[in-house]
Amino acid sequence: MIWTTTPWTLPSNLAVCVGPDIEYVRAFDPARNQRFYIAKERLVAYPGLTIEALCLGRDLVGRRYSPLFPYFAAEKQRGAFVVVMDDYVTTESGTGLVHQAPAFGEDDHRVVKAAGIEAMVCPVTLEGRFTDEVSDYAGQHVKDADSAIIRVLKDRGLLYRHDTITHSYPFCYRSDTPLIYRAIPSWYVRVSSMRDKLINANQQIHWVPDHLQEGRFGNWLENAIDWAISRNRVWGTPIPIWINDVTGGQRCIGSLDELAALTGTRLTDLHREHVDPLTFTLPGEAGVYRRVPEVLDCWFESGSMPYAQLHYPFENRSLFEAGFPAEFIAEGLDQTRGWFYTLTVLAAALYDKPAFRNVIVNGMVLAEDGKKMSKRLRNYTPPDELMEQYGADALRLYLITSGLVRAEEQRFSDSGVRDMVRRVLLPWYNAFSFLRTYTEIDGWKASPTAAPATNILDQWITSRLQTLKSNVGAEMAAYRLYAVVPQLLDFIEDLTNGYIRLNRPRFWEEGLSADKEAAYQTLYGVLRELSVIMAPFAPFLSDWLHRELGAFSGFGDEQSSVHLCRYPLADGTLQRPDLEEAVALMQRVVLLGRQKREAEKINLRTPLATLTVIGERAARLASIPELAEYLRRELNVQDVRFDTNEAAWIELIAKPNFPLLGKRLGKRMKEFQGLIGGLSLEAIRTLRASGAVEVGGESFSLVEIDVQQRTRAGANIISDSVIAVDLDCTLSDTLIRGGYAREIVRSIQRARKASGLRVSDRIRVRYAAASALIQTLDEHATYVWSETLTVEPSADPGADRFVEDIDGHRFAFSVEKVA
RNA sequence: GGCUAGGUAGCUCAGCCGGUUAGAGCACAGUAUUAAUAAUCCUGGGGUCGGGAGUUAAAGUCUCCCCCUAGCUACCA
Repeated sequence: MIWTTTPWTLPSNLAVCVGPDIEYVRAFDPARNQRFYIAKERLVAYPGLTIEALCLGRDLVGRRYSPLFPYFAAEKQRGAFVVVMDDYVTTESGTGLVHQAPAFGEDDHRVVKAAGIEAMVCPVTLEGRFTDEVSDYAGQHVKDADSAIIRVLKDRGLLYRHDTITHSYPFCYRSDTPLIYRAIPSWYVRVSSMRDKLINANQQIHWVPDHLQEGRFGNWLENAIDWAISRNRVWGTPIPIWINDVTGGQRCIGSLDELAALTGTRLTDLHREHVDPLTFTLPGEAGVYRRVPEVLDCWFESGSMPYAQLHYPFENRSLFEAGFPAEFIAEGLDQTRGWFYTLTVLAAALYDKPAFRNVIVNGMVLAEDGKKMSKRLRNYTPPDELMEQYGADALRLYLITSGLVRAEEQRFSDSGVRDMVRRVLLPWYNAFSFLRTYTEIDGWKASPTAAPATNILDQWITSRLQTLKSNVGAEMAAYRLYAVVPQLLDFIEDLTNGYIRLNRPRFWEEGLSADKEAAYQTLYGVLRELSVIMAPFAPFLSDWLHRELGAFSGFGDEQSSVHLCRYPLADGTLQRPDLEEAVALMQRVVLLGRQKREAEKINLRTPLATLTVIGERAARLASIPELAEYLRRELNVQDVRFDTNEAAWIELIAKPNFPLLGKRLGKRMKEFQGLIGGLSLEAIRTLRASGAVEVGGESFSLVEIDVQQRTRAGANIISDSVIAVDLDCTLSDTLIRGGYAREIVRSIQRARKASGLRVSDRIRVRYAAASALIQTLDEHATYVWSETLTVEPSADPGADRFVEDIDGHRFAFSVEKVA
């Protein structure tokens, strides 16, 4: 007794399959007076049966039976209607005896072939209708015939039980109509015989991310099956195989020449309608050669790309050989079984090589709601709108900064794209805009042979640029695109909020001094080179900036496009790690100073007397004396001091370097964590001085113990884990008036701007000021009037165009341009 | 069902060959600064690192089980 969910396959039944080691019983159903075999374990589903005999599946093999339907009774001559066995039979459902229709199931086909049965019937058309062979249902759709078949079996007493079960069935995703499994003759590439070549080729590919090599792709290759390479459809590349209609001889045609030689017709168009009519005969052989009707699987063409794009081997032999395998490709994760695979199959089969050396696998882009992007749901902003609003550069930067470039999926967010405009493109553009504003005033042109920088910040940003090139180069060489943009962000931050901010006075200076020229030259050089570095990541803005900057130079050796430039390499001789470290320390000190001011509620315009940088690392900052001036200005202090004698201010804390010592000490780690944490100041000093210290019978080096610092309780200083500062926040009248002076300057500058004056316009200021401010103006006259480009200041009790309140003191004034 | 990845702040994500107090940006709140200004700085609140068990002197990080998401794949008469 067999069980099926597809009654329409029953007319095509050719065998019954049992499990060799499954126990079967010969059962008798007294109610129906019927006798049949059934798996013992399935008896639970069929109560009321009497067991007459027991046997194993293998004992049943070879038994013959009469087919349910007469249509293919003749197939008995070719071995049909016999019991076969296979391990795929289970006893989880059904009867343990499986109906075999080899045209409508992969397992059925395999099992029947393996049993040596030659019979093969497929009485269903490609449209899913029965052929004339099944005379009773000819022309009927198979699914429509199900009920008629069931009725016939019932009438003939051959139906034991009829149930309705629901199970999933494949549907066409386009037409939403049910699909059936049906055998069709196909052409195969015997990939299974060259697995070793595929695996060997894969060993030579650098995957990003690397887990794909052994993981998803590696597993796929290990289990590679033969490639069904033909398709039965109208459009596609004709498979170039001709078969003799009498002798069955086969010829695979390898070129137009070969085809012309055989057929006498030279084609220029290889579409089917031109190829299919061509036939040929061979001397001494009966019959006509005609092309097979199938076309190629389109994935065959994707895999042929390296050869087809160059029309190799018919042309471009040397070009092909020079470029194969390709250095680099990139595609989506879903191509593991698509393009990556077909490229590898063809390259391994043809040349025993991979088709590409490096591959970046992109993850799938999801909509912001975490679902797949869907045209129907419109759960995304159309790309053209996005590019219109933020630009293609911003989109590109956003995409390559994400996990997408290492096969991770990403929820796409428009705000992430906007963020790239804000954090990368705008500051970068603003830096250029800043340079242009000032160089235009001075009519400055870049020089092709700039002298080495002498200014310390020029040297610093130049060094930072080399470090950037070196880091970007390393990440690019390893195809880690996602690690590049963070480096660019850091650099742009240093350029705009470090270099330009600290150098503004040099650019504001009047006239064109050597120092100002050096500043221009440095900023110009950095921006110029940055535009080349950025070219692969922000191709449009970098090209635009490169052209704009090219126009600044007085010399004419410029490439017409940034994309034709050589990619810049780091110049190690310009790198100064000591300087980069010192500036990084300075930036920390500035942050700490601002925090202190904020805590004390003293704004930055009020000068303070003394800043003291404390700690051993203060020496590294002090070693570059020029930086003190920047500190003085950034924190508006009159004096900057360094004190490496930190004991009075801070306490040192020794902490074990866990990753290092954990390996060395193992279980004793906890014990030593306490010992090291409790080290005396003397011991820490010893460690710093001699490079080693002994604790608990073990000697530790400076790298094994990390010395950090913490503000000593009661000390009025502020610190992070690296450096500490003392900012003297005592205010005097003098200091307060110094603050007023800056407030006055600020007020006048705002008024200049509000009046629409140019940066370089000279002005006349009339003012009416409270007495405290009068004193300020007396003391700080030079500063206030020169800073605001005021050539004619005068007291005027009636002035009231602008009125400001400075710490409770009235300052009223007017500004006008001097003709 | 199988394989391969992923699940960390309200959101998007870093961190993970085990390591100190888990970070960034956005958003929110509060400051500061400003002749690059529709720019920028700083501070703050905010986390059961999907859940559970285990290994370890130490787990977001390693192991096992489970849940969820995605890609690929196989789909049982």
